[in-house]
Amino acid sequence: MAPPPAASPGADYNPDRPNPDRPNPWVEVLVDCPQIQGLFTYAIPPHLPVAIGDILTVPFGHQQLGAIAIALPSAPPPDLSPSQIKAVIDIVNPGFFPRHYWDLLRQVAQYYCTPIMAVIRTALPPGLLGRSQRRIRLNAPAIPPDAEVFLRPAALQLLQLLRQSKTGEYSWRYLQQQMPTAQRGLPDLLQRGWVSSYLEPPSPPRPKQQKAVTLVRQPDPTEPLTERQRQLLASLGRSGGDLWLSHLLQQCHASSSIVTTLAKKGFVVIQERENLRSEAEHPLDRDQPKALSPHQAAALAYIQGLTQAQTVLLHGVTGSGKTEVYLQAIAPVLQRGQSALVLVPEIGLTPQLTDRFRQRFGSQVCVYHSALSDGERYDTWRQMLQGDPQVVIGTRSAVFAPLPHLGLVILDEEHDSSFKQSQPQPCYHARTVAQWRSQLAPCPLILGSATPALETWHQAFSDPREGHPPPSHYLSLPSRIYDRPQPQIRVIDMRQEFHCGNRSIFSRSLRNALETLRETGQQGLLFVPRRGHSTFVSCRSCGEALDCPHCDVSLSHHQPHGGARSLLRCHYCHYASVQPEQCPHCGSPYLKFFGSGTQRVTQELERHLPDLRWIRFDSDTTRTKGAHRALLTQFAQGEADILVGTQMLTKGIDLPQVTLVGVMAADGLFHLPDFRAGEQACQTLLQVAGRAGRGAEPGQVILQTYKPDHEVIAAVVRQGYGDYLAQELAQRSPLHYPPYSQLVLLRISSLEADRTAQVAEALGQFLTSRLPESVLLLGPAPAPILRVARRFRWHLLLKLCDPSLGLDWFPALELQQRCGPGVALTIDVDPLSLS
DNA sequence: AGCACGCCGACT
DNA sequence: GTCGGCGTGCTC
Ligand SMILES: [Zn+2]
Ligand SMILES: [Zn+2]
Repeated sequence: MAPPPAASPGADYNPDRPNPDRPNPWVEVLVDCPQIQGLFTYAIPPHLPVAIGDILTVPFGHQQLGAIAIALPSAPPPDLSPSQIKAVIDIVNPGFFPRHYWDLLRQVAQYYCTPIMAVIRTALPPGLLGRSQRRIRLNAPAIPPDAEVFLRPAALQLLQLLRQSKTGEYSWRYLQQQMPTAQRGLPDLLQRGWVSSYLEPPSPPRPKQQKAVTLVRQPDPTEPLTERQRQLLASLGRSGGDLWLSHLLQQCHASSSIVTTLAKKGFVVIQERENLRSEAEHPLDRDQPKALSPHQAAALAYIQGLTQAQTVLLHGVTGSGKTEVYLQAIAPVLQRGQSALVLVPEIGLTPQLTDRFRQRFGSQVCVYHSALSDGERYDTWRQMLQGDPQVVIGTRSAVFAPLPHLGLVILDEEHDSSFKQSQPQPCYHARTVAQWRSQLAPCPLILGSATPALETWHQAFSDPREGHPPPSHYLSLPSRIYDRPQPQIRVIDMRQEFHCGNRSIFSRSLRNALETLRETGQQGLLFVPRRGHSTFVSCRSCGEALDCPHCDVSLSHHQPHGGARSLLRCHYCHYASVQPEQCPHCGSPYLKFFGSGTQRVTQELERHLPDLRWIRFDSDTTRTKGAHRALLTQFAQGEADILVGTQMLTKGIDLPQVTLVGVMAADGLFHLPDFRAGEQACQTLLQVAGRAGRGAEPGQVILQTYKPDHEVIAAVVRQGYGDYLAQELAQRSPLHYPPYSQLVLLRISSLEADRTAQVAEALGQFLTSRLPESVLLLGPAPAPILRVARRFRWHLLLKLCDPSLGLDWFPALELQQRCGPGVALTIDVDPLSLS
């Protein structure tokens, strides 16, 4: 490496005539504080090669924040005096982002009415945008023994609090939380020098630096080298001439002094290098591309013929081999030196799936999801930036994976609701963002599902209007692989069963089918639709249910392990408490515990079919980490005959030995107060039915219902999903529901009931004055569950009857400003759920 | 968002 | 008078 150029002592620093070697010494940044609009100018210290797109740490007010370098202006703003300009503290991450990456983020910000900084936050791995922390440290030697005498109460209390700390210090945040009067007590202690205050700088993840050894010269036999040295060089040569120092030493059982000597003699070089290790990969046996059915082959041929941005809807019935099409579509992408992005539902990211990709593509596969540690996520992210051809498999947020040469994007199970973010803004849908990525890259986008979302369907079959939305191409895989039949679906009218004197929750047909299961050694699933899905506790004396103290919902109880007292939990805010001795309303000690739907089913199984072995598979039994997977493995290994579960059963269970699927009461899916209820019910039933008969043995589905005439049931029986969607579309059109309109849900919440309602009202009034003609405002209305996690929630719903209008008129910023402190506003564009 | 500064009522 | 509360405005 060339030595740094020597500074010429005579050269005066002259801002008017910039040094050609160094670009302008100022940088305009966006600070990590979405509330603050606009750019801030900083000086670039000579030792930092700041470039546009870099992630920086800058001083801001009394703290240090993350920031993004946006521009390198030739001069600072004229209204800013040079003394006001502070210097950049550090470069956290050099920003060699792929072309169009910022365009993508801007597009997300604009469409979802979200400050660009909030979008950047979601796109970057967590922790990269750090901020400083103010900490207060005790200065013990300076404090006299009779300190108490001098101090007023607030200061004394603070001092005593600090004395509790093992390290003699606490973060200022923590102190303020512990005692509200901390603010008052601090100046006194600071003045006396008994405590000091300091800024702990942000600590973003750094790539792990490791020593690497590279062979630069082969020794010839005459060279005076020891045996150990020769061995080591030979070993290094066998490994391709390049190894991590630690690996080399381990391999040769040598000490580092040998390597140092070899470096001195000029045989090897030792360098510090980034070690971006992804998770430990056990090598898998490679598999070969499988033979395709004619439909698969046709779909693949179409996809491989694409050279431009193009959305493809791959509508493949359950068991039709979509994954094999994905795999074979990806292979040529990698061969061209490009990368592929595969997005899967949260629950679908199983070892089963990733192994399938690894078997085909080996170490070119990497997984990116929220369960990785911050460090692992950062390493993976950095690795993606390097641009080697690879397959990234991830959940929703992986749609922002910074892959420079993107050749293909796939959304598997594209109808899945986990692709939509609803919590912090931006409330983006990965499918929508993926379409933009596909256009910017440009590259094809495959949306795969057995039950495509109505929006996706509409896009594939509606008249292509002027580019908005981009029409997509429809590909169908209408039959299962190896010509396996679709499961036979039987609808059982439970009213009929009742008339015939069967009061059990199992129809005679289902009961028979369950009994045969034991004889044939096959397995079954029992699906319990969620409706009164969770447990609750109520008082036998006064009838009141035990409620969450922070939410307007009742608490669920969970089966104690080992006879301990029952644990009560809130599903909304994660409040937990031990079951009380008495009713908190009337003091009665007699409490009744109501079981969940799945619990009731397993109880009935015990009673009527005691020989059947079952596993309960619901949010209760899969709560702990890894339980989900463990239960599935148990089931797959035949440790039970039946899996009894809720919604979870519909996702990603691909077990060949399952031949029976029973739906306990489909009706629980219909009457939800949501315009998407029908669509979702149909998707759920088709998906769960599709779990049957995936192996050599044909499957059967027994669908119990009190409404056998319901249109959803009819569609499921006919396997006529497309017809159902056409029908649903016809219904939505006159009502101005999506996709014939665009919805925007404003969620307003705060800790105070009245204030929330007032702000909602005020925002509604303000919006009314700004409403374009084709836009309707509904509300304000309290959320279906008014209070969650101590916050009161109100909604405003905008209905854009002309979806091509867009949201350029929408005054997001002004609304945000009108909320005032303590009131949170979330703007959810295209909400999936209105609750 | 933090964190200053500054203005006002109610307690020593 | 000062203690303690909160509203307003700034951060390169
Ligand atoms: Zn009671
Ligand atoms: Zn709660």
